[in-house]
Amino acid sequence: MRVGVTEGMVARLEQDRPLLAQIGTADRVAALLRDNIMEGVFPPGTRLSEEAIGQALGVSRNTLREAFRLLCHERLAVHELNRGIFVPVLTSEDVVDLYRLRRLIEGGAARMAAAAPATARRAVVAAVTAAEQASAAGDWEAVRSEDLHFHQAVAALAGSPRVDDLMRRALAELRLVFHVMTDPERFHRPFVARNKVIAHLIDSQDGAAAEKELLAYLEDAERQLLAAYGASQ
Amino acid sequence: MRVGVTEGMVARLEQDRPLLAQIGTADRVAALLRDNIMEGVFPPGTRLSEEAIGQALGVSRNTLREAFRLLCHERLAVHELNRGIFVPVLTSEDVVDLYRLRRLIEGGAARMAAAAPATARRAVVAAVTAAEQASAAGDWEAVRSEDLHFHQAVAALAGSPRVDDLMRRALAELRLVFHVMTDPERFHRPFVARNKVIAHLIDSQDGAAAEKELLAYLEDAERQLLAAYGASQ
DNA sequence: AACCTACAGGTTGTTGAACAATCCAGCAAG
DNA sequence: CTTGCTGGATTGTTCAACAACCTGTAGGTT
Repeated sequence: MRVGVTEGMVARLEQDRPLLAQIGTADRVAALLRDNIMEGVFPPGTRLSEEAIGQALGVSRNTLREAFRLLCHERLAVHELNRGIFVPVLTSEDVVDLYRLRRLIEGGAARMAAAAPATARRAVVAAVTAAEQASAAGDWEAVRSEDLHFHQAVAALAGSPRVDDLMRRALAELRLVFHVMTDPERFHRPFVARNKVIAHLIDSQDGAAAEKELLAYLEDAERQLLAAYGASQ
Repeated sequence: MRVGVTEGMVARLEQDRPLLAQIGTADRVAALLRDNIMEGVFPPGTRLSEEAIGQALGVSRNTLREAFRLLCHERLAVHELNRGIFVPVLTSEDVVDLYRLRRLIEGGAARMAAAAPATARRAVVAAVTAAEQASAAGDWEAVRSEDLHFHQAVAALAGSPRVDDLMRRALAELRLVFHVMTDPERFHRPFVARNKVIAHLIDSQDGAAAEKELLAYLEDAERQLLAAYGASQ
């Protein structure tokens, strides 16, 4: 017996629809620039010349400008009229603001640990495990990367696509600052253990305790980062 | 005795620097379209033709496309490759997600009422007062506007520019949905009184109580909105 | 009648070139 | 040392063109 596609099949397909809404050249250029900015290839303060970059990537100025607009809205670039596009130089106030935002988002999300689905809680634990392995291997670049995954997973406890998006951008912005930590081991090592404690509290659905630990964590990290950041300027 | 500008004067000026970083044509076009979309001139689902709008506004396609990119990033428009720009049709899940975000942000901000500066707390009260006056005058469009101001002011208690920005965008997105409330009086009138209670709690620095009231408020509003929204589809 | 194919028309994606507006560094004059 | 000017370089904006793609339609096949 042959039948047509059912309503359920259609619903299943529609979930993957965003994957199909492919990307254009401008999006690809933006992604490329985003990586380079976050990796520190273009240090803060760099001016991103339209002509130079357009020629290097082989795209026209108009397309490049579209890509720049995207980055500007993610705050990974700043636009000054008639002066061009610059890699932002974050101030201490920006760092403070970003941590205010993180405390609000991550703290609130952690508090909802009990209500979050098990898969979301397991993702938090998985990120910590990966960080521990990277730490044991001495790969501090990977530790940093997994640390960001951890916090992304914490925010995901809120179960909100918009919060996920927001968190992604906030962490990307913070990455611009992390480069001042010339000694990643010293900065990240102590936090691996603290992440584990937080992950455990989340896994056991003790949201209140997880939030408390997390807020203390974020305040310490902010303090350390500000100290290193102020000294570097 | 004549002296040059002091360091303090320079610091004062640098604060106003963003005001100087003027706006270009693309930004102005984006602002214009943003208003029209939020006012409901372009109902959800409308396709925003590049040629039609470009001709109507007298700007070139390239400039218009820059404006579209901005709107897309604010989620006031969606871009489908090779198909164009559309006014988004929010699903019920979007509404749920937006209220999740609001509870996280506004709730967390309200909790910090005691730590917020007096000016921020007064802004909350001022918004309620304005809403009351508009309500007494029967101007329900103004009531809706002041209601949004109120929630913006609550989020501002967090004292974070990034949170302010986020809140502005979330409320703009929600406005796309509010148009289904054909009877604004019935929707908004009860909330004016509840806003007043919340504002009073914030003003008296009782953050915990304010948060509780606010969360209840948001849940009721979400429920009502979802009911009207589901029925309209 | 239902399904597939091919074609034509319209829209978007991307490029290149051009000109106006603006900024910046350097130099001259006070 | 400051002020005013000037030339070169970069960005802002527009226009025109073509390629790539989607959509609806007409016609043929089963």
